[in-house]
Amino acid sequence: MAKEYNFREIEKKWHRLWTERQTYKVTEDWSRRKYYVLNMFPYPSGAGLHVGHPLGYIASDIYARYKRLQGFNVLNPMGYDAYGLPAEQYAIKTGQHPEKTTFANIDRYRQQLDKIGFCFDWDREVRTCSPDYYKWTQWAFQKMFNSYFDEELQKAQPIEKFIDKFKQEGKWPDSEQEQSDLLMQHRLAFLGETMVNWCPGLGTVLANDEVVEGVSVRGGYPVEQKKMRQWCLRVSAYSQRLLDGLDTIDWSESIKETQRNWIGRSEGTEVEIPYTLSPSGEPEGAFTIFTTRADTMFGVTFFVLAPESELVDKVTTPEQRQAVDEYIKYVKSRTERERMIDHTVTGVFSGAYGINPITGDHCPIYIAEYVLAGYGTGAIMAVPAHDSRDYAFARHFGLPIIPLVEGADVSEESYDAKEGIVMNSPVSPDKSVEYDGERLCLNGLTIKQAIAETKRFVQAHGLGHIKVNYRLRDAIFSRQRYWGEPFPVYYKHGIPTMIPEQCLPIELPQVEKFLPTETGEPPLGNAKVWAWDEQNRRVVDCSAIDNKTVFPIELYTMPGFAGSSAYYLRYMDPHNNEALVSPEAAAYWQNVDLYVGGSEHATGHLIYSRFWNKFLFDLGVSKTDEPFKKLVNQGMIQGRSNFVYRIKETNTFVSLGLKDQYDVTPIHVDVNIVKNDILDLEAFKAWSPEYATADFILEDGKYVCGWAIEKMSKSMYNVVNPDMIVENYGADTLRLYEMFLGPVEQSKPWDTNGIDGCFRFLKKLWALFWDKDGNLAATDNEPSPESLKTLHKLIKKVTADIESFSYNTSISAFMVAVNELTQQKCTSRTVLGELPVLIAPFAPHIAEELWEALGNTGSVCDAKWPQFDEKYLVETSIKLGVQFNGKVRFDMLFPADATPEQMVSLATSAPEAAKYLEGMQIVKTIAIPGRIVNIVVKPQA
RNA sequence: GCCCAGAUGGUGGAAUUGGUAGACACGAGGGACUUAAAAUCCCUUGGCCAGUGAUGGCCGUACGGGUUCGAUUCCCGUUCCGGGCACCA
Repeated sequence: MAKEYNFREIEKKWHRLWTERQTYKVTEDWSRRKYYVLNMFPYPSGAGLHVGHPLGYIASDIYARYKRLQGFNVLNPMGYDAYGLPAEQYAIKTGQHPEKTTFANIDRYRQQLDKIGFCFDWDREVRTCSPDYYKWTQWAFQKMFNSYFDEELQKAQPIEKFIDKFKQEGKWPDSEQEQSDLLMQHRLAFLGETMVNWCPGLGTVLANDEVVEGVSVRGGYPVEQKKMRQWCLRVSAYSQRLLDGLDTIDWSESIKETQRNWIGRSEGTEVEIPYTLSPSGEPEGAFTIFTTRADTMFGVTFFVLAPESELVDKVTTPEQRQAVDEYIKYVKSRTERERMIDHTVTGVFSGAYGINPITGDHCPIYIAEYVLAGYGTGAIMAVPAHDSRDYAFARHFGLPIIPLVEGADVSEESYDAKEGIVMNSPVSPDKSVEYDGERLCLNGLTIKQAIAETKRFVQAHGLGHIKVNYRLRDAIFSRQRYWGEPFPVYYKHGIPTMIPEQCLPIELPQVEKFLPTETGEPPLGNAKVWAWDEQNRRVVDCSAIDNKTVFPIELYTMPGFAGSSAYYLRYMDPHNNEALVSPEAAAYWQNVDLYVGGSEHATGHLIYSRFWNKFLFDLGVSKTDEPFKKLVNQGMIQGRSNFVYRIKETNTFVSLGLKDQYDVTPIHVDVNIVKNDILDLEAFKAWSPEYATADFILEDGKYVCGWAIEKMSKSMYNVVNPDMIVENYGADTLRLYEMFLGPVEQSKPWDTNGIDGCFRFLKKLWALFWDKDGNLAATDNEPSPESLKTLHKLIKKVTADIESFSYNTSISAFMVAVNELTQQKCTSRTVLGELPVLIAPFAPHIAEELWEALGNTGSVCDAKWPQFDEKYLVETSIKLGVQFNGKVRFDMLFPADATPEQMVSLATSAPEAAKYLEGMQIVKTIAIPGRIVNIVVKPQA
């Protein structure tokens, strides 16, 4: 009897041995080079894992195992992003403490993950909700509070340095309140009165990346703008560094582009515009506009202020007061969402006029909602001829339009392109105001030249200056929730004060209800023990608050991205109670070499994390400026749904091929009772009582289901649980198949149908090692040249493919190699002995078993990755092509060391070639080394 | 509107980056073994045409052009799908 591939026993055995032997435990070892592989840690949801979740983990596990076989000391940790909204909402509904459900979910995740055979070092597990962990989240927050961003050094500095500077300049205020207010404007973590995304449905504020098209990403509740006092992180200070850093890291172009868009750098010019309250009066003040099209200053026909701008009040004349007030009222009545969707032109004349410093013209100042208060200066110069928004506005209000580009037709629409030759700038020499004997003239220049020239002119004559704007906003860092990190902050007479560093962590207090209080305070308002005793340095009961030595503690908690921003540093040294990470561990592990996760975090976690790391880098805690050297975004695994077709108003189901003959309703059917699109009729009847008495119209005795690619979700009945695959095929087959499905970075549908191919492959690989009696087949025989060639071809291909994350093609190469070796009846230990090592990254369990069967001790993980030898790979058969009126091709042999020139000469003198070349003139010969010789001929004249 | 990435058999996907398109796998069809099923093994499988046959010819990588001896690959234009940004001046 041949030996059976008993994956269940093998996998159970090696899971036990890995744990016993601590195979995956990692320590800092300066004698070996490090490699840090990281997955974006999961939020442990109640639904457990589906086959899409482990995709990235498998991809990174393969790479981690490969790097280890190459001799690297590999860190590959795993943990949980444990704070989150679902657990809290479940708590509100059931009264169950979120910690309880979170821990239960974590246990379930762990069980599922363990089945797949990852090489995680679980001793380094972190959970963001654990006090040992969030101590350092709180610590980093306090460090940000005590830092400011030095524009000249372009890095964070201690806030004391800022205070000293102010004291030296004699500007340091006396009152504590004033000092606090001044510093707040510069701290990297600060309390700010800002417009926030308030989500009444969730009862909390949200960050910009948590809001899409005016509704919350989680739950889809409407979001409105509201002014609130919130903790913020001054992410915007790092805009330029965040942008520059992108050029130094190995991320996909698309995700870098997404971040560039999000940072939104735009270089422009700020220009001072004096204004008057009458059409021709003397200046009464000035405001500043921002433009990226300084070249269009001769085409300005009006100015526009954002309705929220503080200038609105100053420029409104008594005659226009009522109209302006009504307009402001109207704008306030509109939600952010309405403003985003509805772009109808609205606005009102303020009564005032701005004076264009270049032309001297008086142009009316309007107030309109299409100008945003939060960007630039909240004021613009309008050039209707060359900006589509200004154009729409000018048309609506009957304002003049002056074209400035030769050949541009602005009778129907504006000409926005930055290409062309400038004209009408000025229309006549006297329309350009003279400064220090110089008048600006742009006529005849290209637009790009004109922009540069105007910038120069404006700066030279003090009319304005060059200014870089970023769209990146400061991150709002507080949430009105329970299940998050508490702020280590108390309020001393209204002034936010940090709890001493030595007292951290401040642990999340117990509450009876997880909802906001009746007075509208956040859930932490329900906590009884939530006051800070300054003298005894501890958290005490709220009843002790006397505002002398006992003060109230902050009721907000931190947002989801707080805990996930520096977790990669904590994995380096997870049990250290003295520091986030010891300098030694940080120096050894540096940063993440390979980071694997979804691209949906492009404008959230991946920005915050880079910001957080840059801050810690400035502090000297992190050793590198960028946290993640290489980023791989695994694609989404979509579901493949199956359908049955019920004839309307009956309980009869008709097979796919016949459904067009009836009036049918497609119904989702559980993919787990369908195989190769054939429905298991009995399982279908048992699936739901409704179908117990169903009738079927079959094709060839089978019920064929329809299918469609949709999101993998419960409601589509297309969720495939990895546990089931492991049970039926084993973890190695699951791992192989997930990778065989297609490139890691690509989204692709899960289709269990194909899995048999991978299962068969493992069975064939297994069969290579055993004779018909079940004994080890490997012998000490000399390997045949063919088997050596097969082996070395495989080593070369697999090595190159793993390096480039082309796991699907390396598995294909394996399939070919195993088929070849089977045909060659290869039993040589020299060849077979390398196979377990080569397959180990992909299918570690079978690899260990075979490795052991060959008489090796220890783990295959500590084996050495085989090197290929080019001498076994030399191609001797090279194709010759002769071209004449179409293609004639045939194979011919060349010596292995032939140069291209020799190949050409040999080819043209070969007897096979001679018959094609007879009567022909050789026009051209092309030789590609190791490939092909192409001879182009034409008939001799 | 702007930016990025794509489009290859019935299906998932290969193609050493300019060198025999469709590797590998699934599915399908045919066959062997078997009382039968499962498992396993062998053959065929992009389309069209010719031939009893070995085989040969033509067409084919979204569409239309171009460069080249040679294009899935490079360039220009078009269509479609996906992703990001979006009254950002």
